[in-house]
Amino acid sequence: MTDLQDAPLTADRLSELLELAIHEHRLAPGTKLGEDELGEIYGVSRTIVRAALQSLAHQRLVELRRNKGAFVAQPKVKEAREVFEARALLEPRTAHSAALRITDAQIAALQAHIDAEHAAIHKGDHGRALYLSGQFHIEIAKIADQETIAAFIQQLISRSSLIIALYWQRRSALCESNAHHALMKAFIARDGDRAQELMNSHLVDLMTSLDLRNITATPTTLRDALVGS
Amino acid sequence: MTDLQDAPLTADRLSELLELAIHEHRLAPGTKLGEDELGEIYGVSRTIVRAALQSLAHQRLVELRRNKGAFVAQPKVKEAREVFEARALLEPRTAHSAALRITDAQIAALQAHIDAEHAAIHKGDHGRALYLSGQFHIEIAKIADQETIAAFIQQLISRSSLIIALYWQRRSALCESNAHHALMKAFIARDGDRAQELMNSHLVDLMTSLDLRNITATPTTLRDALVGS
DNA sequence: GCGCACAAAATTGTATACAATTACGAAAAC
DNA sequence: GTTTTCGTAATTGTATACAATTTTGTGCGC
Repeated sequence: MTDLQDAPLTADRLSELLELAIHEHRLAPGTKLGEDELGEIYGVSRTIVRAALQSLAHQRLVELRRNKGAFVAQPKVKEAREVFEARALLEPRTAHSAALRITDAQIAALQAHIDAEHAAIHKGDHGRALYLSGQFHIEIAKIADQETIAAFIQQLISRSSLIIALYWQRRSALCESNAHHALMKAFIARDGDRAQELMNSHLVDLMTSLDLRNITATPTTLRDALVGS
Repeated sequence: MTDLQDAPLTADRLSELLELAIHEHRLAPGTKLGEDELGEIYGVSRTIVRAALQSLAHQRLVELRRNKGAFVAQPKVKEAREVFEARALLEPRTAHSAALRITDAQIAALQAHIDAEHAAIHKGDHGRALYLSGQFHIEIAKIADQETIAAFIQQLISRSSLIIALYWQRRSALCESNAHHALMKAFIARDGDRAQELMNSHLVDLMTSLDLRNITATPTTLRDALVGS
């Protein structure tokens, strides 16, 4: 059973699909993204594929090497540090704002989000869980009603996903859901200061759980990764 | 005397040229950027033009309306506030870092930059002066050795230029060079705290010098704006 | 004169054709 | 056996052709 809604796939939609695949660790850092190959897989021309790849390159998820092609980015250690330093600058204050502005409906939605995270972890779908845990941060930025900052955070989250793919060391399954749960409680209490502090330590925890020394890249084959997205 | 180096103009280079034109207020917010027209002006095909416009759209300097074309962005009041709030989150801490890391050579370069600003103001070239005053902030981010944050700041500076074009009220010529000079002194003293505080008040000053109520857009004609860039 | 309908022109969206560059592999030289 | 060279294949870069959509302008009816 294929897609019922077989609309002709725009460049934006394609870049979303690829971003999701990267975010869920189905596409490993360093994987070559050939234009013809992607075009065949998704049934679009290279024009569309190139636009999508350019878009991803702007988000630093893809590296374009002239006359060589597009590759899933492999952030260096320095870049990894920079990404988390930028997050440390943006997210705690944003969480503070969000805690003061959050509505009951948004609390419910956020709780549902956490539940979905737990469900994914329980099902063993680590890729999905990782994606959802990233989306949690983006939701907070949206609740803070800061679209500009939210866009930055979204990019940083995606890049963090690449960084995790490269530098993650712990194999613990429970990941970081406890931190999200603690944040929820601060939101429910509308405690801005506490939310800010929790977000800050959450980010520190995340970064210290990385091994920012060596790189271990293992490129993927496209079709294996993108089947059924 | 035309260009000696008549290399065939890449999409990246074209987007830089357009960004500069926007930054120097030669291209007003709302101006339509027709693909054929730009292609003729710069002697490239629409393929290149489209790639450049997409790039600018990612930086929020251009708005792409489907089947309508590309237009120089017209940030709403809310977006204007958001841009300055994001800058307030990023730039003071970055200035702090920069003050602690800056080398003598970088101090000299920064001072030369300020001199160039003054020269532009003195010549009455307000567009150039505005561009240089923006670059000053970007240089600081680079001195802080934070490429990721520098990229965000660069985008925010460009968008600020659009915001200034739309909402600037004062007609004072001396602009803000004093603030930059004060920052320089803090850098020379390697006083991180003072640099951070100065940057913060500088941004507050900038924002309060805007009239974030009404919009006054006056689109430009392309050829008038882009001749001799 | 005003408004609507429809046709023509212009503009953007997409696919494809061709050029330029790179990657690969076989054969020759050492 | 290893390395170099060169020709072919594959891939990316760019321009152009065609389709879809919007805009513009004309003429008709009222």
